[in-house]
Amino acid sequence: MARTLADRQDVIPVLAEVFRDHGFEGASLSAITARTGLGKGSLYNFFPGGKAEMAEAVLAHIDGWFRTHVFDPLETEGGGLAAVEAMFQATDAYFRSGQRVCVVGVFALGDARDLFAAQVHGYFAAWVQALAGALVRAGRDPDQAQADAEEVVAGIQGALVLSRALNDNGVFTRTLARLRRMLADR
Amino acid sequence: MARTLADRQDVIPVLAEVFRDHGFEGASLSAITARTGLGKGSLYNFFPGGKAEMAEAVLAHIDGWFRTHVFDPLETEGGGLAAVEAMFQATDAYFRSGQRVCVVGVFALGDARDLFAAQVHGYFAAWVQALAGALVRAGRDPDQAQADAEEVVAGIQGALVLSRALNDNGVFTRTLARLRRMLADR
DNA sequence: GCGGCGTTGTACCAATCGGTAAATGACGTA
DNA sequence: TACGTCATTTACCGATTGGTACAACGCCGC
Repeated sequence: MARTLADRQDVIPVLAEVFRDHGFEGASLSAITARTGLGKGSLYNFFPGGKAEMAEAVLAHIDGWFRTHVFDPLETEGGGLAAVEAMFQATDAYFRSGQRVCVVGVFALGDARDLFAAQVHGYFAAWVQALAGALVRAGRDPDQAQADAEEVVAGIQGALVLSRALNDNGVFTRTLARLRRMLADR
Repeated sequence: MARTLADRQDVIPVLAEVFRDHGFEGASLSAITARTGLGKGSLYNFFPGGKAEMAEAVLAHIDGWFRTHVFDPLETEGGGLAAVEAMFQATDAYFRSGQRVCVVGVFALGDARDLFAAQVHGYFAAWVQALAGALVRAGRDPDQAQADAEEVVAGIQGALVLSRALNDNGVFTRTLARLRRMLADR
């Protein structure tokens, strides 16, 4: 038999796409095997905990990506407004200008919110905190920075919902532009 | 046997809560029978189309509620900024200051988005259009009004996601306050 | 060349899925 | 009081769910 064609690490992004498209409940094992090309045996070899462990790995992977590409840059000493601009670019790229939806957001709204409450909370809390920190380091008022950071993160999530519902990525692009302006004019 | 204890109309709000909590896929018939207290037979008597028809009825019910309590007031000739303020109050009450989540938003992110694309699109499009119309009637620039309306609706959805994820209704309350201010200062 | 190890496909499991059909029984009418 | 109507209950359907067990197989060290 074909041996270790795919590493566990290689499967996670595919799993992420399945969860993104179907949510946690909707991501059936048959859908997962179909998209990954892996049989149940391999899947349960990589993730003995089943679907829950797969979802956890996906969340951890996403968290890691944002940590290295978004949160950490925001928190570096030099960061400041340049890091904020980098965040917007990374975000736009990650969500494919609104065509891709946020897995963590999907989990937050769905019934997976209880199962993965800690990860979901951690992801958004880290994002808001990192952004607020960067704004403070750029000389903004701490309270205002906190409120602005919340507005940006919530705005991105709302834009994802709306652009998905209206099937119009323009909503996402416009929202990102507006949030950029908002932070610049503050 | 007990005869017609519950009307079809009485069941719909309960169904809405089930779909709100579990999403479309996650709302199993057993969960529905448990919450409604109705057997499958009664359910299929009311909704011959099964789960899909139940969800459609829920979406139609929500659409009707927003139409009478939000969209129509926004579109009345007298409307203007008073209707906008009424919208914020109705919205805050409906979503229980962020403790309740938006069924249409949940559907928009989940895999039900294709099944109910028309209703999901219609709901959000109607909301944005009604709000933008009211702003124009209040003397605002049409392009700016459209952008602001989009920002408000997306902001509300994002606030629901974030307050749910962070388990902090403060996010929703603050967002609503900020959006009010934004429209007033424009 | 050989043997062990680890990955893999597959058959299988109970439970549950959404949905159907017919028996059951309470009501309104006469 | 007898009957017909119709909502409700209940048992049941095949399909699919997430998950397990295991045998078959390829790779690697020896």
